[in-house]
Amino acid sequence: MQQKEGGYMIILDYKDARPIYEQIVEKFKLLILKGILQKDEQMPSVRSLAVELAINPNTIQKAYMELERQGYIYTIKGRGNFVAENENLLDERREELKMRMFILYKEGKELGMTKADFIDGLREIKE
Amino acid sequence: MQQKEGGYMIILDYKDARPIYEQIVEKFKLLILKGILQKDEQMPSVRSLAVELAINPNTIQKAYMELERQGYIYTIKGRGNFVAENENLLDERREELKMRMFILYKEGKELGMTKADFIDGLREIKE
Amino acid sequence: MQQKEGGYMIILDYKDARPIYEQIVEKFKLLILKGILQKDEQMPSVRSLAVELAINPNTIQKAYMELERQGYIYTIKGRGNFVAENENLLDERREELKMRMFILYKEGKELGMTKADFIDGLREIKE
Amino acid sequence: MQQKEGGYMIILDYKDARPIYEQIVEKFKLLILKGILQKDEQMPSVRSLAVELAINPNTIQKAYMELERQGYIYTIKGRGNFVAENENLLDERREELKMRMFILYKEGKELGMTKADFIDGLREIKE
DNA sequence: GTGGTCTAGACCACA
DNA sequence: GTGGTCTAGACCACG
Repeated sequence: MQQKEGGYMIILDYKDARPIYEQIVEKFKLLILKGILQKDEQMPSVRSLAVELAINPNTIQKAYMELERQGYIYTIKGRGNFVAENENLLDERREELKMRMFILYKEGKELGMTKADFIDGLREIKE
Repeated sequence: MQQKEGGYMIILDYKDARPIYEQIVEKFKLLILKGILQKDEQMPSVRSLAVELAINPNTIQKAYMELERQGYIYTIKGRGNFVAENENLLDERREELKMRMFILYKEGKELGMTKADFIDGLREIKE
Repeated sequence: MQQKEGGYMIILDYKDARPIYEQIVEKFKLLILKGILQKDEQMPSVRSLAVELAINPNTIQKAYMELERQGYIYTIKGRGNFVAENENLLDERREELKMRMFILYKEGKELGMTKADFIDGLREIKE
Repeated sequence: MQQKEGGYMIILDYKDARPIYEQIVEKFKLLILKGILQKDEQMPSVRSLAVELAINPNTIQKAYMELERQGYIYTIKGRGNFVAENENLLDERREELKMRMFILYKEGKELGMTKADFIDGLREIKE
């Protein structure tokens, strides 16, 4: 498949303040959670992705290490990196989002905003 | 007031990953928005605050610069730093919060969450 | 016996961090020590096992080399690999286990644990 | 204190198969758990330790990152690394040791060893 | 001064 | 071919 061989799914934003490896981690997490990368599918090799993104292999290495640590991929030495099970991960991620919204809400409360203000804000979103 | 001169309102959390100057900025922004520090009131001097928090004066300097840049305080050379008007700031801040909630919502939508999920999440908050 | 020729006794766990050849060594050591593979019985050929496990023959070769080095099998050129005597091996293995327990105990002692703690830990095991 | 300034507490074993950064992590974990390094005490700086051990700063960096990830230290950018609270860590570590002994026991059971064999083995330890 | 990120290039074990 | 570790050296943000 062209789409999975050629110049594909990861795009770096050098204006972004976050480190490159973190952007890569984030992008792959989404690809996995959305099911675009499926269970046991092979990740691009460290070296090939490094060439493709025109960055150092160490940077990819670091990103993959982080992804493995967070349970998104697993590594087989000499073979490559592969997508892990993602059942629980999706739920965890949703919980995390709710938690972040809670923090946002607390911030707002300090500034005199109410629950209703937030709910209205959400309702106003059209798209 | 003693309370505003002596050992007061800013508490640093060194375990926090954010840089110290950023924590200071954040704390002062809240104090100003909540009206605890009022318009034209003098900010603690760079030196005194540095001593009080036992940190480098450069760090305070950087925090004040940032506060000035964001319009929370104004500087009079040779006199000190003073709290600026905060009417518009509060509204801006609320808008910013709504924007951040919108971003959160977009993230959630990518993971299959709906507006209702978020609204439910908000409603569930007791405190 | 079919069971010893066809799809049999070795199952690989790719999620396991250990290299594949090491897993194979470990599995065969157990099969031999438990007497499931008996003295002078022929081991599956390198090629057939490689096909069966769908891995590189080099990996099987490496595993067999290691098994021979540790005295679990012997090789006859042009004929194949065969299970070695296992009398002493079982005792050696038990000694090795005791040694590893001793190391574990030393680690624990450094952290303030006593012999009694370990013995209690063992006693608590139900199954 | 000489002991804490000069050539001190970490000794590398180049014959050890484990990577250097892992040895460093292990050594510091012990120093912290044993209370030799106390809460909020400053760790040697990345660069100074690199010089002292005659290895690359990146290697120390990696070790410290791992220690932080496991909760043994915390980092303040621009200031240094500091020893974290270690209350829970000690208990966790003891639990981990018991778990490892349980695994050892299961291995032994497969080879016909009994609980009694292990307990006897422990009792025989003199030192 | 401190830690954090990144590059370029090397060597090793594993398959 | 794969990933994992390490070195040497650079640049940045923070204090």
